[in-house]
Order: sequence, then structure tokens, then C-alpha cells
Amino acid sequence: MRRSDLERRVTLAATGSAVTLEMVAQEAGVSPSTVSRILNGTARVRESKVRAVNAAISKLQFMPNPVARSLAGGKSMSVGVVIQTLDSPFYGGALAAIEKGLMRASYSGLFVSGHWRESDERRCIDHLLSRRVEGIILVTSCLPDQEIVHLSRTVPVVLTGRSVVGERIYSVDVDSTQGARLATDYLIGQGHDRIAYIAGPVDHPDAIQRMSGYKASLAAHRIPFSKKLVSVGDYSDAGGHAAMVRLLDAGEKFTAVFAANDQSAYGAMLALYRRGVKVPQDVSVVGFDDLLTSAFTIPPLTTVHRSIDGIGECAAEAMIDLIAGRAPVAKVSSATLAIRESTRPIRA
Amino acid sequence: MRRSDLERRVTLAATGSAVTLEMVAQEAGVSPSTVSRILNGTARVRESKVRAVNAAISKLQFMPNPVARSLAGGKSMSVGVVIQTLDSPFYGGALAAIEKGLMRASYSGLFVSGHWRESDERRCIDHLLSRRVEGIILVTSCLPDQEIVHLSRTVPVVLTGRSVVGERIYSVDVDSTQGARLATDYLIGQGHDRIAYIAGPVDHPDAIQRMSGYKASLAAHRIPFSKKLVSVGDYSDAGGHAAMVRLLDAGEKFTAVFAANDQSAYGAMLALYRRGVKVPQDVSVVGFDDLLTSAFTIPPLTTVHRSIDGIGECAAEAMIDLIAGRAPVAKVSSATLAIRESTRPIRA
DNA sequence: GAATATTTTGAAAGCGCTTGCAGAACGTAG
DNA sequence: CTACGTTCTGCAAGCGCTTTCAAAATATTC
Repeated sequence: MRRSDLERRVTLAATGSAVTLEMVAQEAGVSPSTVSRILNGTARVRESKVRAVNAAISKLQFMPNPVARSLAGGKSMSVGVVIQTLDSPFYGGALAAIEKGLMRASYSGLFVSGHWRESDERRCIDHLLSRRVEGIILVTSCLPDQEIVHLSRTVPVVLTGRSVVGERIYSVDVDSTQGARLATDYLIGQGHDRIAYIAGPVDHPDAIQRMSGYKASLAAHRIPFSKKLVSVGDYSDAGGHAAMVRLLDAGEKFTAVFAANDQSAYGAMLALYRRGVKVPQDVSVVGFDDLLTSAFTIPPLTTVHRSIDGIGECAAEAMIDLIAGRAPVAKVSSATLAIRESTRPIRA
Repeated sequence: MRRSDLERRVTLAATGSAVTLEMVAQEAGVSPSTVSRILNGTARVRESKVRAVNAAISKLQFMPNPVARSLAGGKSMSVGVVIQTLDSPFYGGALAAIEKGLMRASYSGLFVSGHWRESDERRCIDHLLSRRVEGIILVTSCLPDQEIVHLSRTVPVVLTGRSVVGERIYSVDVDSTQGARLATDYLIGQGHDRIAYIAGPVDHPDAIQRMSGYKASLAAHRIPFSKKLVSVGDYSDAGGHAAMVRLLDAGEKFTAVFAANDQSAYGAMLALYRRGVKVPQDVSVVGFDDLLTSAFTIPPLTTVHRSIDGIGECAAEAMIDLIAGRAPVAKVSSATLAIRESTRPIRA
């Protein structure tokens, strides 16, 4: 025996269950292989033995050791999830949904955050790979396409918020363009034609989509696009605030603002409030994401709603499919507009 | 060979790195044991061999397989984190910090959410145990003390937001009482004496602390406590909103409100706004938690600040200590008040 | 320089499970 | 009843690493 009895006992306690498959086999009077086969359904086994083994399992309260299982079978039953930041309500929701979807297939998620930094993201991926995850879900990754394609040669990849094509890649693309279009259309429908836009980070694929939705809507309604009405934020409250301040300082007139995400909208609304500009009386504000809190801002925010849960679960399911070698079936619902109190028709 | 070459190649690809410790040993001209020893620093090894091995490692780009490591060494280098909900900004922050702290000791976190349900929480714990986590961090668990003590016989436990004593239990207790006291004291210092309180769930240990801090402050300033000024919420925006509506409908007068957490405060402020009550002109509002967004509400919220990051990192460090068999050293900074624009001195 | 104390090292036995292979058990046909 | 085809089932060889034990190499002492 390698370890002293005491040590061993401690380890056993520390690992939860000391019951091994071998003990089950012995108890049931069959060989370990048989137990394994019953556990995994890898072969037909005589009914009587199945019963004996099941009895032994519940009697001994056996729980297969996933670590050993991974080592022997080469699969870890876990998938890595790279998220940019855990402390945003938006990503929190996505995470919760992914966890749920993964759990359902009895997979575990290893969550790590990349902080919007390519280098961090790479490190995270390495970490996950070293943990032998069976797949990686990239939630709004900031890595270049090519690198993602490369990664997909090692493990299946699911990514959200952007679209990359590849054999073992699945993009849960939420088509932000359409959502942005929806928001802008609505504003225009309410009579606004000087609509400011608070953009997301310029190099962010998702932000680019949103911007283009905004532009497309303007174009469709023959409203000229003006650079002066665009102020770049960074998807954060603070960024939205600063962007609005810049807009206000520039003195350009507008009756509505479309912010690339809810958090930017929060910041923008605060800046407006500080300058004594009333929402929605003087300026209408529309956000994007429909965070849980957005129904409770002052005033409650009109915003583009996408089912974060839906996206997360879809990503998880797609990953399970990919791992199983099946082609995932797409089915993300499109964006809708949650109309609340931060917008109103422009007065004639 | 057990698998066909093709299969094997696929598996290798799927697991990231095909380089094994044995290959390194061969390359360096030493035995696997030696490589292992160098990797883990478990014994002195001749300098020349160390160099050879390191060279081989970097040449082959070897990454030790944590799965094999776990199986052989009995440790999984991962700790389980049970959180109630991922989509609250508060918990998100805690999570991020825990992840960071764990990562620093090259541990991974397995995050699962219990949804405030005892049964879910138990299931999560079982899941984590079956994954052979080396410890479990319970973020505001709703399990009874006794069950936690029991769990600690299996793995070390760190818990936040409440205090349970036990040999392998460490409570990162944040003493919400003091924070609540701070907030109420401040309001009183500003001349308020009719201070409403929006409580958290009545059976929540943390909520009980906050409530008692509120009461203690009143008592210390000889202000009678009135049940009529207390309205129970559930820590959510919606709950805070409802609680405030009830308060307003009851017609009880107050010049300030202290909400048990920021989200309740958001809801309360919205209810106030809807009734045309101005914050802070008519009523001052104080929250608790200092969520990232709280600096961007309208008006920016005065709130009790506790370093969520600090708590999370502290929990992670304590867990590492516990796993290593060391006694964790406590060091959570106490709460402070972030004074912003939702409060003001009462006019005489 | 022999004898002894130390430090390094390698061989080998696992960790708990999966799985290829071949033998055992059963069934069926001749 | 023998021969042959099917199912079952057990044996044993790993998965990649850690660790014990004892042998090998080196250092120390007289």
C-alpha cells in the first residue's frame, strides 16, 4: 500500500466516496468489466446480473469516479466556457442558462473570464485545454476568426455574438443587426429623425452589427447618417455616460438616443439627468439587451430584448450535439422590442 | 493498442496535447519518476537533469494531464462553488473574485447554482462531490447549519454571508449588521428620524443581520422602532418596488428609506418616481451592496459598500488554506458608505 | 582507500475506470 | 449428440501520472 492507512482514510473522506467499481463487482459477484458495461450501456448483459449489480450499487451507494472515467475513456464530461466578465448582468444570465443546459446532459461547465483581453483569453483557453474539456463555448470572444478556426481543430467550439464558419464550429448568432434595426425603426416610427447613437467598442463584431442595424434603418427611412450623432462607448455604464457627455458638449441636436447596450443607456440617461434633460420628455432613450434591471431604471428602459436564456441554452445544446458528433439544429428566437417608459412620440 | 490509430489520433486531438510525461522522460534521458519529481518539486534532482528535463518539456511543449494527476495523486485541483443565482450583479462579482483567487493557486472553480432552493443546493453539492472537488465554497447557502457541518466532514467548506463553526469550516462573515448600522447612522446624522426600512427575506441570515443593524442604530439614537415603517422585500428589484408601494399605500410618513440591498433600492426608487416623490428632495434612499450599476442610477445611489472582490478573494484564499491544512487568516475589510446623490440632509 | 552516511535515481505498483480480445455459455441446425 | 453461430462475460492491458522502495551514485569520515 502506497499510503499509510490514516492518510488513505483521509483521502477517501476528502474525495467523498470510497466505493469503487471493483467493490460493486465483488458485491454483485461479477467482473468489473460487466459493471462498467452496465453503467455505460456498452453491451448487452444478462438481466439477472443487471439486477444484482444495480442492487450492489445502491447498497454501496456507489458513485463512479469521473476522474478515473476521464482518464480511461478520454472524455472529461466537462466543457469550458470563456466569458469576458462575470460581473455583468448580461453575461451572468447567459452563464446561468449555459450551466443549466450543460447540466441537463450531465456535463459540467468550467467558467473562466477573459476580461476582453486577447492574451487573457488565450490563457484561459490553454487552461481549459489542459483540463481536457471536451469543447469550448466562447461567449463574445475577442479572438480573431482564424484563431477560432484553429482551436476548433482541437475541440468543438460554440460561439455566441458572432459568426465563424468551420466544421466543428457552431455560431449561436443572435443577429444584432436585426435588433438594432428594430430599435431604430421604432424610434423613427415615433417621429424621431435626429437619433443619436452610442456605439460599442469599434472593433467588436457584435458592436459592428448593432451599428450597421442602426445605419440600415436610417437608410431605409431616407434619413441621412451623420457621424456627429455617433459617440463611441465601451458597453459600460461609465462609457455610456462619457459618450453622452461628449455628445451633449458637441451641441448637436437630437431627440432620441439609441445605445448599443443597456448599460451604456444607463450611463447616458444619467448624463442627461445631470444636464437637466428629461427622459422621455426631451429625449427618448432605447437600449439593447433588456437586462433584468432595465425594467426598474428611472424611467424604465425601452430596449431590445433577446432571450439571454434562450441563447445560453442553445449554446449548451449545440455544444452537446457537437461533442456527440451530431450537427446542431439552430433555433434562436429573434429579437423583440420591450417598450417601456424611456421613449415617447416626438411632439410635433 | 486498444483503439484504432484513427480513433486514437482523434482522441489526442480532442484532448489537446498528446505529449506525455513519459515522452519527456525519454527525450531527456531520465525516468518518468524523475520528471514527475521535478514537476512537483517533490525531491532534489541533479541540476544537469533538471536542465535536460526542462529543455525536453519546452521542446515537446509538454503540459501535464491534470486528469491523470488527479487520479494518481487523489487531488482534483478543483473546488466547487455553489452560488444561488448567476444572474445577479452581486453574485457575479463574487464569482469573478473567487475565480481569480482560485486561479492564482492554479485551482479551478466548478460553479453551480442552487436557486435559493435547498433541494437544488443538495443536488449541486452531490454533483460537485461526485466530481471530486477538494472543497466547497457556499455563497449564501440556504442549508441548515447542521447539514453544513456534516458536509465539512467530507470536504473543507468556506461559506459567506453567515457564520457556522466547525473544524474544517471557515466563514467569511461580512457582518452586515455593522454596514446596516452605518447606513442608518448616516441617515440619522443627516437629520432623518422617520426612516423606512425595506427588508430582505425574513428567514435569510444575512437579511436578519441587516435588519438588526437598522434597529441597533435607531436604538442608539433613541428613535423608536416602528413596525409600520418596515416593508418586506425579497432582495429583488421587483420585491423592492412592491415593498415601497405597500409603504406608500399605508400612508405612513417617512423622509428616508434604507433598503436591505441595492436592487431593492432600485425598485423602491422606481415606485417613488411613479408616485411623483423626488429622490433625494422628498425622500433620501440608501442601499446596500454597492453594485457596479449603483453609481449610475438616477440619482446615483448612496449605499453601503463592501468589497465584493475582497470577499470573494478572501473566500478563495481561505479555501486554499483549508485544503492545505492551514488555518485561514481572516481579513475582510469592513463596510464603508459610498455617499452619492440619493440622500441629503433633511430640511429643517 | 575502505567503510559508512547521504543524496539521487529508477523500477514498479498502483489510482478507478474502459475496452479489445478471447473464452464460456447458450442456442440452433444437421 | 456434435458442430457451429450467437450472445455474454472475464481477463488483462492500458489511460498518464505519483509515490514507495531499494539500488546506484556520490559524499563524508577515519
